[in-house]
Amino acid sequence: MYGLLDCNNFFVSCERAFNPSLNGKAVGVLSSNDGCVVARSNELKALGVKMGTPMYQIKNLIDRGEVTVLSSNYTLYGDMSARVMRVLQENAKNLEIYSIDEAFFDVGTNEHSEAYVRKLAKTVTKSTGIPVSIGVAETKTLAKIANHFAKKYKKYNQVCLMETPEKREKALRLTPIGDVWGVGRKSIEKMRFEGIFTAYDFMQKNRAWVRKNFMLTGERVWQELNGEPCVDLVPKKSKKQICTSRSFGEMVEDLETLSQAVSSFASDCAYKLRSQKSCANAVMVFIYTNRFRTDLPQYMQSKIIPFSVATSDTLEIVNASLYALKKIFMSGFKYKKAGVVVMDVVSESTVQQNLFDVKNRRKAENLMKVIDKINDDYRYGVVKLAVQGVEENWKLRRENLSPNYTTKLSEIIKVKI
DNA sequence: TCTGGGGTCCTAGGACCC
DNA sequence: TCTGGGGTCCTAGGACCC
Repeated sequence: MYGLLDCNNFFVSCERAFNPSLNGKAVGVLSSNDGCVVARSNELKALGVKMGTPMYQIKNLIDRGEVTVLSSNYTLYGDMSARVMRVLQENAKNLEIYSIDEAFFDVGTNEHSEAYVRKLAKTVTKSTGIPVSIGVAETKTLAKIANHFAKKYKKYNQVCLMETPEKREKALRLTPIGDVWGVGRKSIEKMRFEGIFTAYDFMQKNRAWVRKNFMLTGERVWQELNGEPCVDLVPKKSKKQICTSRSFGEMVEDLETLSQAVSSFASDCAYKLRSQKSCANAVMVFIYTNRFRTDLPQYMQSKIIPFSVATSDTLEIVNASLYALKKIFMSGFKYKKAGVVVMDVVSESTVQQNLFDVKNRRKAENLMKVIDKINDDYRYGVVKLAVQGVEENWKLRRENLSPNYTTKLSEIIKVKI
């Protein structure tokens, strides 16, 4: 049996863990630039505010004090996530960290399963302050559905085991097809056309028909709903590509400012590469204008630069990115977003040396180690390249940011006695 | 005025080869 | 105007996820 633990309203719960005055209130966490709502407390969901709602649409609720919004603080959430996963690692078998707030694990099959998962949920919440839900079923897709029930219905008290065919059928009849893991917007339309409205409707279809109409992905969902596992637990692999991109607080027109942003993104990608002990074989840079501003001329372009030898060197990745940027930059457009993607990522240890490589790699590696050490010990970004600029004109808006309670000494919570 | 960011997997179709 | 049939490899883009 597969278990799925999911943190309830994760970003909001992280904020609440350090600011209990948010408990019981309608709270939302915003995307970068304070653009739209990406996490909601139950109270905010109850007000009918949907995931992804732009902030300006709930401006009046905020002004009236009915809703509290916070800028996203990924440093805090990343650290809280690591705490949750650490507790799980110690108490669950074959853990697969699926996302920042979710993990699958092996529950086994015996009559003590329920007591075990209930205790697990309690342990996680007690040691981290984050409320969680656990769903257990024969496949990961079914465990997701069980988890959904655990969250939605109070009577389950945060844990739902869907271990018998009767319980499964009952649950699938109550599950809209769009709520099933792997069924997205496009498929929903098609399913509706075919008269499929619930997970149960889909499960009842003939396998060959499913394969023909919904391809491999659809067939897998079908198998999983029928209790046949085909998406196995996979230990966390290192990433195949790493992307750093941002929308700008204000639109950018000049190459100079774009260069600062792109070199910062490139530098960030290089750091992420080194943190997971890998190197990239290519880097891609992309720039976009604001697609919502239909009144303005639109432009989007990207360019890939391959490396002769896979690298994680900041200088090399920044240089290649700036070269790519110069190639695609066109003046006369107002740019809203840019990003850097390092691609074809391989493990550091497998990098082949190129006979004709003239660069002194050892020296570059040592320099990077020193920079990482300083940035890790003090504050990320203390040491950076001159080309990244000091003013950072492209910076984001983050007007409602909470302190870094767990990762920055100066912002640690103070207890008054 | 304001509308996120970071990923994975699959497929179709082009290029190329025999 | 006619212009095979298959195979492989690569890439762009779609779909989906949180």
